[in-house]
Amino acid sequence: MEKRPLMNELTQGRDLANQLKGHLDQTLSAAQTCEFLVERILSSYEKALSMLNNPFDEAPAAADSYSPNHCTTSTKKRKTMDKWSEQVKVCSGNMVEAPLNDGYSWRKYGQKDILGASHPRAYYRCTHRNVQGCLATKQVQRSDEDSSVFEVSYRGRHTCIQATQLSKALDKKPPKKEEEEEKKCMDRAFSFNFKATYKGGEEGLFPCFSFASTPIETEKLENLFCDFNPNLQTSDSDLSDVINSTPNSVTNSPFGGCDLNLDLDFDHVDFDVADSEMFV
DNA sequence: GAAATTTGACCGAC
DNA sequence: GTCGGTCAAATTTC
Repeated sequence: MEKRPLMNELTQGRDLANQLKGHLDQTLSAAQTCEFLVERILSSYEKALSMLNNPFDEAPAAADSYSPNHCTTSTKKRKTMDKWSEQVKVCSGNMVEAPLNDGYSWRKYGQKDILGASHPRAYYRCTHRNVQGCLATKQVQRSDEDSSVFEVSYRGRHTCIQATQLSKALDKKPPKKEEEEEKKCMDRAFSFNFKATYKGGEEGLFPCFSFASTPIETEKLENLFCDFNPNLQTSDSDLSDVINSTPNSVTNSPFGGCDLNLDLDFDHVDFDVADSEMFV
């Protein structure tokens, strides 16, 4: 795997996150700038993750990390199982139960005890499946070795439109009073910390995200997420799940908290896989 | 009452 | 026949 492109993406993500942090510290009016930066950050990390997951392949375009050939056929008459288009490991860190949101709205549709696994596997599909026909699904399973680690497998590509919702949110200017409320909210939300580390897995490299959080007013924070980042559109319960850490909650991505006091720590990047040339 | 979750049953792949 | 993935009715939550 080529080291340089990966380093570039990770470095760019860090720099953009720092810029975003600066904007957040200044004023809420920089929402559009923040949105742009978040988009860039997401793009960088998606590229980086693609490189990690497909060390021998060319990195796909950021917004196209899924191959169309990998799209799920979720008709009742199941066809041959496609390969997972993406797989990540998410550490819940101090949060005992659930990992964080990945920016999409998921709805749980099943849970199964898996042979040889000490924890059941939860099945999620896109909330917009019925409305927009989005066939994306994901599976969440707690790791056997480390129960604080959730293994999240994505399948299929999101065809639903979630970004437009963010754009709409950006268009509306909140009344002054609400603005102040949101500001207070954000101040509290700043207690979030985000830490990213990498560790080698049995079959490759998986990103591992750790989170630490302090209790906040979840409802307000949910609104805040929706208003400031369309890509972070979540189901009604997502953020509450993150904070309350309910067992079967939808997982949340590092980027879900990324607009809140992002604190990337790449000192922990540690590649030690035979095929990898990277040691940071 | 609507939306989300739970859970047993069903179906296809192996 | 077993296992994993999905469906859908029942239940819970908001």
